[in-house]
Amino acid sequence: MPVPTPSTDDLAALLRARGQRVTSQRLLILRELRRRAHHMTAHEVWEAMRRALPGTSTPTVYATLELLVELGLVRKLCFDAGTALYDARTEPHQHVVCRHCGRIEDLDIDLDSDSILVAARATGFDPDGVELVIAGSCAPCAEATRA
Amino acid sequence: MPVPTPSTDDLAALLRARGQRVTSQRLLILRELRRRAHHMTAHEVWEAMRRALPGTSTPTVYATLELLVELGLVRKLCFDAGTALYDARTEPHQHVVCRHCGRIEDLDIDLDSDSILVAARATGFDPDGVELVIAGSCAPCAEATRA
DNA sequence: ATTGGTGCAAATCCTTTGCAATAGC
DNA sequence: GCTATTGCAAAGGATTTGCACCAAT
Repeated sequence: MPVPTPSTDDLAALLRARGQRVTSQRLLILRELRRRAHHMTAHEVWEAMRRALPGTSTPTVYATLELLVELGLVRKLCFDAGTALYDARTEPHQHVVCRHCGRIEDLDIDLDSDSILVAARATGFDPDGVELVIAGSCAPCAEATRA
Repeated sequence: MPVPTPSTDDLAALLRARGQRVTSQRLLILRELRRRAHHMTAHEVWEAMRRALPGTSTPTVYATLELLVELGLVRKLCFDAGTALYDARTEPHQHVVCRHCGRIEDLDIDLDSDSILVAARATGFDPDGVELVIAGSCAPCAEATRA
């Protein structure tokens, strides 16, 4: 079952606009993030690239992920300190994380982000992103705990 | 200017109730977290203990912080992957984090946690905590960037 | 031809593990 | 005295750095 190859024209355009180079590594990393569902670790991205671009180094993966975040094409998520996750789904959404097994699900709550941003500005900050994480037990883990 | 020593009677009671030992390290770690404002790293906790209990090891600090989280006396926060922060303020509240310098401020938005929890349960999870983080630029960093 | 990106190796940082010694019960 | 906790040393894992080489412009 072939997965369609997502376009990365937007990345190429952004890079050119900033005078940065359009490299195959950069395009491929974003393509892999877009191809899979969300939430890949840097290591998973690196593994996913092996077939198409073997020999890619981890420093390149990390640097590129950081760049994609800066460009607003990818969100960096830090749930359990230790390993960051990268998410190519840029529309506002939230996450539920299982405390026991680490499973993650997306959520689409319609947050009142206006009042949130207003409150943030009251602290003197210039807010540019809202991250909501709900911790709990996924169904299987809740079951296992009850037993 | 002497800071009052916060009580840790609640911790002692919880430990006894669970048949766990009330050690000076455990009491002191919670006391330090309560004495300072919030958001200490494990390393900062370790440093803060040096005077009162020199020779405390980092494994003890980490194990104890994990225990305090489990007991619900401390919140573990993971903003920038790499280093966790521990927060002894347990009432529900949110955080603003500066993307540039890492400065953190508390926020007290009255979130509609009911609708959030309902949405979370729709995924099959049993939610037990809501964490909201707003990223942005603190005033000094916003100023520096503009210049 | 330039110089920004990359790969390699090694370093750094945070956190955890294994095990003998210690202190709370 | 029994055994959970501790301290020590060392390992583990994620991420970053320094530098020589390569490839996009």
